[in-house]
Amino acid sequence: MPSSAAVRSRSRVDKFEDRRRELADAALLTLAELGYARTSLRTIADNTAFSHGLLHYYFADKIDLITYCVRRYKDACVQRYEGLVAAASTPDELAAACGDGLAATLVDAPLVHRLWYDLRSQSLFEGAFRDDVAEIDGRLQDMVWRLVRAYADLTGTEPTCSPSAAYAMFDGLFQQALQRHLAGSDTALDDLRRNSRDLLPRLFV
Amino acid sequence: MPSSAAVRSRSRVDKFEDRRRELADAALLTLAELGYARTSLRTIADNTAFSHGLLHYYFADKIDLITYCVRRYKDACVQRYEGLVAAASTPDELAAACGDGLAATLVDAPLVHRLWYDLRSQSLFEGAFRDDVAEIDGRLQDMVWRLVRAYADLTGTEPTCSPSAAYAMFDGLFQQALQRHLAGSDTALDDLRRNSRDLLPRLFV
DNA sequence: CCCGATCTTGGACGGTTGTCAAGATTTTCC
DNA sequence: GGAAAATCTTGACAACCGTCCAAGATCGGG
Repeated sequence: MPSSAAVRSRSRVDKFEDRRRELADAALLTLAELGYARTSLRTIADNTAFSHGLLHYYFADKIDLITYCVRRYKDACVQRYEGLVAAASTPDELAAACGDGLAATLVDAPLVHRLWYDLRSQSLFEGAFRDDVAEIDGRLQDMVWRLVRAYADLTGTEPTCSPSAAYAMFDGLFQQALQRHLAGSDTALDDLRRNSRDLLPRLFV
Repeated sequence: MPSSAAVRSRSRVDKFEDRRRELADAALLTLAELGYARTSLRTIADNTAFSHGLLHYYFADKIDLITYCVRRYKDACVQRYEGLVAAASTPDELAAACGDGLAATLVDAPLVHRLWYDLRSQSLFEGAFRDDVAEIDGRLQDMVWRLVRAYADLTGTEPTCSPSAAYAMFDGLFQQALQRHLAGSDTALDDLRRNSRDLLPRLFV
């Protein structure tokens, strides 16, 4: 670990953080490919140009590494979702953009979303992931609620369900679509588009 | 394994199947407690009166055992859900019974439901679970759709969404409620009741 | 150019895993 | 009651895991 006593040059810690990110990105790829249960540190290292011992130089232990991965995924994920609500001037446009956005998000990185649901399940058993998972869940819920609020503003009505309920239903649709998409269904994406578009107005009756 | 060539007495194969079930039930308990990722055959055997070697006498391998567990869980699960739709004569009664039934199901065996979501996530990585998971998913979807159909008959209207979409949204609500319930939230059950009751009529607009 | 700090390697460690087979024990049947 | 078939235990196996560490490679500032 770089000396924490006196950090002279800025480039040192930057290099350290850069390599941390580089290793975490490689780890994320492997995790998305194999899932949490059967991903080992050695397998992760095999997908990099480095040896397995190095992982313990940049990360305290396996949980520290995976937690760092999840945090990075969170940022990328929320960032990916950004701009979904932006360019819609009518309720119907917004509802359509909602379905299109979710479908595009799914097809963009299905393996990473698969990992997300895997880790969220793991967090129900392993307390170490719970906080990070809860934080990401909160961000996703906020994102969904911003969409609902935008629809409310465009229609001049008020939603008749809670933010968590709205998130739960959209998440259910997304999760099922992901499952079917990965299983080879060619109607999964269209169904997700349509079901999401239809769900939005339903939240106001 | 008992001789498959000539099965003379019926009690022989019955005994074999009985012990299989007994071991599988113990395995289900351990799996529900620890989750798929950190449950080993030795840990399962420790929760029985037998040694770890016996598991390979009754099951070909670990996947065979877990698959058998999941199949048994499926039967118990669908059976638990039965009678939900039965005693309701008005739409509002049915909607209330829907919410109450889901909440009762959740509080009845939260750990088993946690395992279900764990295994469903695993099936996205391990192809060996895929068929069984898909079959259970299908049964649950049918169950939800029977509920929707019953509501349709009581109201004289027709649902405006597909069976899979209805299942996905109810499942999303249930999964989130389970997550919050296990995290110690004391409003999770009431929220599930209300959100489920409210969702049912929404499927008809 | 050289010395110390930093980075990286590769092997070793104790522990756990799934699987298997040989032997001990129990049950069944004539 | 004794042989045969079944049930069950025990110990071993190779492979893998996360972790750690000593030693080598690399780098940067004097």
